[in-house]
Amino acid sequence: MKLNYKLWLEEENEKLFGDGPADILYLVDKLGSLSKAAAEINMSYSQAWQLIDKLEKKLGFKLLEKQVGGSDGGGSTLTTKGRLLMVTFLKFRKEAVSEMSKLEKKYFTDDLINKLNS
Amino acid sequence: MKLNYKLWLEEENEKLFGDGPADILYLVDKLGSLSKAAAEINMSYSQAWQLIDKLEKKLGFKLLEKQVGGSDGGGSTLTTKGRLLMVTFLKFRKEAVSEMSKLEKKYFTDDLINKLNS
DNA sequence: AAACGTTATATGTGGTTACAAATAACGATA
DNA sequence: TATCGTTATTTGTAACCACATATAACGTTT
Repeated sequence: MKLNYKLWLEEENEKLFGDGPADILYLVDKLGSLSKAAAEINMSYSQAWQLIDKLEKKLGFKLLEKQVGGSDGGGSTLTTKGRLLMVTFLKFRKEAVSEMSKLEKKYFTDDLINKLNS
Repeated sequence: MKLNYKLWLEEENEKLFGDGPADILYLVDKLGSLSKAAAEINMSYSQAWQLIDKLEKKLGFKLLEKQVGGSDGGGSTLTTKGRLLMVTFLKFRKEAVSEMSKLEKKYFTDDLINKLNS
């Protein structure tokens, strides 16, 4: 028995930004293209593209600066706002993970698990 | 833009216990029957029953002591383990909500939101 | 035996989501 | 103009939920 959780940002009960987008944006920043980022986590490119596209429309600003064509086919880089959102979310998530871990230890102790399984 | 999250207990990637069950068990404890608890939160009785039934099978122990029939039709009360799990989860959730709120204030500041919307 | 409100159970359905596959469009370079 | 790997877009499908409906079973009280 183990604690798990999901964290995301929303507006008017609509999911806006969470783990998936944060991870993809991080990889785009690192690899320079959305298709490479998608491949890195075994997500189909079309899925990744649609995810970002929907997200940008909901947010009202661009996350990626996209270049189509060119000798290397093109690529994507993060906008200032995209990077800001991604970086902030990752920092927040890191600290949240740490806090949740503490609370898990505090409440779901071995003693409790033993009582439940006895 | 606002933070939201979900917390639950799992075993081998299978959801075990979360908000829904905790809320239902709390209401059963208060009201004395599963059907009343379900009605209280506008959930159909069958859905509530199936939720609890699945959960008990996954957990391997009973959450409710059920009485069928009788002048009042019957009712349900929490088992010791059911109450222990429910109470612990609610206490944990309360503290987690408080911690997440702190982190939200720390990271998703008005300044950040302004930058994103400018 | 009849009534009552509960627990027990099976079945169906609409909506959402995750995901894949396939194709078009693009534009710098050679 | 041909090539290349990228971005852009459409379409379809399988799986999973949440949820409702309907009915049976139960046992104490009257």
